[in-house]
Amino acid sequence: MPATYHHENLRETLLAAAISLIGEVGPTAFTLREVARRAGVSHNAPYRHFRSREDLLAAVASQGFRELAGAMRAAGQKQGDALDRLKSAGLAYVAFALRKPEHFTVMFDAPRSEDLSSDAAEAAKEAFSELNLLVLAVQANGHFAQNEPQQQSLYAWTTVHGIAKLATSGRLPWRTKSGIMRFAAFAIDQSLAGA
Amino acid sequence: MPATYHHENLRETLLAAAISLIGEVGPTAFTLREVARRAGVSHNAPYRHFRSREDLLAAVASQGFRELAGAMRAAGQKQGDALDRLKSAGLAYVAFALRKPEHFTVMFDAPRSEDLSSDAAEAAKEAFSELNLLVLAVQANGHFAQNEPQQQSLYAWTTVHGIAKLATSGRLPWRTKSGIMRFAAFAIDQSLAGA
DNA sequence: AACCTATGTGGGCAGTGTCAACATCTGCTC
DNA sequence: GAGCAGATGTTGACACTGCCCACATAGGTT
Repeated sequence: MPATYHHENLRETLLAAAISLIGEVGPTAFTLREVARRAGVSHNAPYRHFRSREDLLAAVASQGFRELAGAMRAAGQKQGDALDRLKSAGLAYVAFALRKPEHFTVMFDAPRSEDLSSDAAEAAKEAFSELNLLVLAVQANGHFAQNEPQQQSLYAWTTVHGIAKLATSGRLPWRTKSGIMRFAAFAIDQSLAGA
Repeated sequence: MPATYHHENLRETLLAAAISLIGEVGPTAFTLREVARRAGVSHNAPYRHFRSREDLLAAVASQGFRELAGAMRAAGQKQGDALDRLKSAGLAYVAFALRKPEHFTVMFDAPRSEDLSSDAAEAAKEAFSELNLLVLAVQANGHFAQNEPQQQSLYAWTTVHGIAKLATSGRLPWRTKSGIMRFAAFAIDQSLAGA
């Protein structure tokens, strides 16, 4: 009955179906067979494109890390001094989490980080290195303690990650994205007040 | 073959088995039947003590929130000025996450927060109110901006939560608890440097 | 002693991830 | 063009899961 026996680009279709399913039921209740059903293929078709359920999730995570890295890079290139650009990138991190909560959840919750495909691991490193560069620029500008660049970078990461994580798990009291973003701006400013 | 047909306190045994299983395979791969097996009872015995798999996880989360609240309360009662006590409580948050990573993961990852039992939800509120009190004390001491107490409290929460979350998911570069705690002290100091 | 309720058992069902065998399509070689 | 090879999709199967049912047993109450 299918016009084309070959789906022609099942991989993308499966990824999209997976993301929407995760959005509905979460990454735990997420099911390979349901993804196949939504893509209109047999329950085993996904195995031609992903080695396992975990592997599909890892692909979602990869995609998320790449988009996150891009969003931070873009935000970090806006005009302003180094500190402003670091703040922009931090806001972009939170904004990404709010815009793609399914991705964000899979990226940081689902599997043990070592289980991520090397592809996802590389994408994650890439995203973090964006933040790293911006922190180094801030330090070069004379802000921050001049030592411990690694700790400063990780501090920046933990700050935005905490906001994003609590926001996406629905534990912050604001119900609108803009409310949360306003709080994020407040928190990020506060976190850099000593710089 | 059992000396006692009745296990006499299966509920605690099941909770302990569940926690250790979660520690081994994570809350996703965690299985009710395996818990029953480890407790030496039939696959259906857990249903006499927990309504569902979710309900068991919620019980683990409750237990975690209660212990977390206690640890923060204890840390917040140490000597020192209000700011020191807030820092101590923050460190206690991170220390709890490192000491009971299984609990911490279940508390914040596993289900949608609304799915937690009302018991767990109450325990979570209790834990957060510990932090809240300490922040108010800091403000009363003249630190912080005097407005926005809610934002300040949530900021404190997001700060320690980000550290704890990245630490428990193995994304911080330190391999020892003391290394992570040293970083946590640095980050918490930094986050309050503007106060 | 008889019963009632809490607790534990065994069997069953639909649904899952994954494997193996088979079918069909597409592109390349002659 | 004919035919083959590999990639892609399908069907069937297996062990396992969460949860439901009916039944068995224990301990305490009357």
